[in-house]
Amino acid sequence: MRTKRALQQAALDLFAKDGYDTTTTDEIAERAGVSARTFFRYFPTKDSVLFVGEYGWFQSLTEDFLAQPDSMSELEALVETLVAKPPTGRRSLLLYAKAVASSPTLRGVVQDHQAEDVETLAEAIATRRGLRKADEGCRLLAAIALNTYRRALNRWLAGPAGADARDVITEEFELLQDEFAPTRTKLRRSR
Amino acid sequence: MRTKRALQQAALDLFAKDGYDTTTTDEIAERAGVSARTFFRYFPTKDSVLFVGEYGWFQSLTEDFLAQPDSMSELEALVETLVAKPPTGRRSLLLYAKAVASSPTLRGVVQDHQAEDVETLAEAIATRRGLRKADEGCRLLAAIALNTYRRALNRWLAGPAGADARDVITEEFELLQDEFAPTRTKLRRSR
DNA sequence: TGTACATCAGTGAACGCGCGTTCACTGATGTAC
DNA sequence: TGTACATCAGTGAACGCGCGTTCACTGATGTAC
Repeated sequence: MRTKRALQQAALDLFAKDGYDTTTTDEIAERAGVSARTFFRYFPTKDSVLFVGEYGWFQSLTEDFLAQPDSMSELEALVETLVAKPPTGRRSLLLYAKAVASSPTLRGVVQDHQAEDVETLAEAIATRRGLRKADEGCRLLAAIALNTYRRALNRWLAGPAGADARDVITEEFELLQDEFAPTRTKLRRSR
Repeated sequence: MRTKRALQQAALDLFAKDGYDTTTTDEIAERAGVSARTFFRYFPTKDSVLFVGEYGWFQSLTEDFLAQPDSMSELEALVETLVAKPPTGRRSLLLYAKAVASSPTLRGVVQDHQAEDVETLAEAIATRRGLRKADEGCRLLAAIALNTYRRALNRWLAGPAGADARDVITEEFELLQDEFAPTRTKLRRSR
């Protein structure tokens, strides 16, 4: 277990510093102080070393979302939920962001995880609406909400170290409303 | 040039049939009727064989968008533009979608292209608003619009062969408005 | 019409590199009796 | 306290595979004079 953590930390550092593609599994093992062979004892693939322990987090988030009072609008409830559990470990998140930024392969994997999250959140929204299954509307809202949240996270990470993540999240969702609320018109196209 | 096309077509067929990761460049060359070495004469990397000639398309789209009358709302103008140039070549698009679906690496590359498109569209929106540079609002709207368009495309490809892409696009954007227009509330959080 | 030269698409063979696998091993720690 | 056995983290060496590169070549086509 200590070895596993050492490998993960070494990988995160090297990916952020040198880029994912140019870092070899040998280098990761060397930095972690174990033999090259040992890397594959703990991780089946090179990229899996980055994605561990992310799965529980989003699940608990949707539970919190469903616990929000019905008096709130959906977006309000979402923002409350996200703001109640602001991201922690800015330093690690920055390394992670740098690592992901360095490789299309990683971005692909991240996107896959996000697609799962969209589906999870869409189901939660469906439940809150009293639907049995998520419909296209739920999925669209979920996709946009997560997209907005991701944008907020990126802005927070790119901004000054002292900024409050909760403020950035709230701002980004207000921006979302500002962009859409005033443009109410019929789109029905002429034939 | 004929060889290049043959390689592209062979790659598309094989990727869709067997998956990107399990298809080798040797197999592509063999199917195209040329030697293995010739593949890398035309394409610097395996994945580049899929992404050729996509760049002009989106540029011309933003020009069309800017040509829409000012009397239209932004979303109306967007939908008009997208509907005016509906996607063609359903068969190829289906193969392409299957290929992309088969590999996280490809999804990463596709996402990178989409990120560029978001920036391009954001600039166009900024121009239409009389801004010099795209601000966060422009980018957010662009990201959501392209996300919605991509969703519409996927639904169209997944649906029956006879469906009109323009109808699906219009529907998806109407759904977008329905989801957001009614939820106008203040999100400002209590401290 | 013939000769010399340039250009260019495609080939063959060999190689470097890094991921991931396979097989057989060591050496430390615990556990049964 | 001593002996035998099991378990388990980590190692070493060798290998297969596929991407992508390098070098030197062939053979067809065009072009200058």
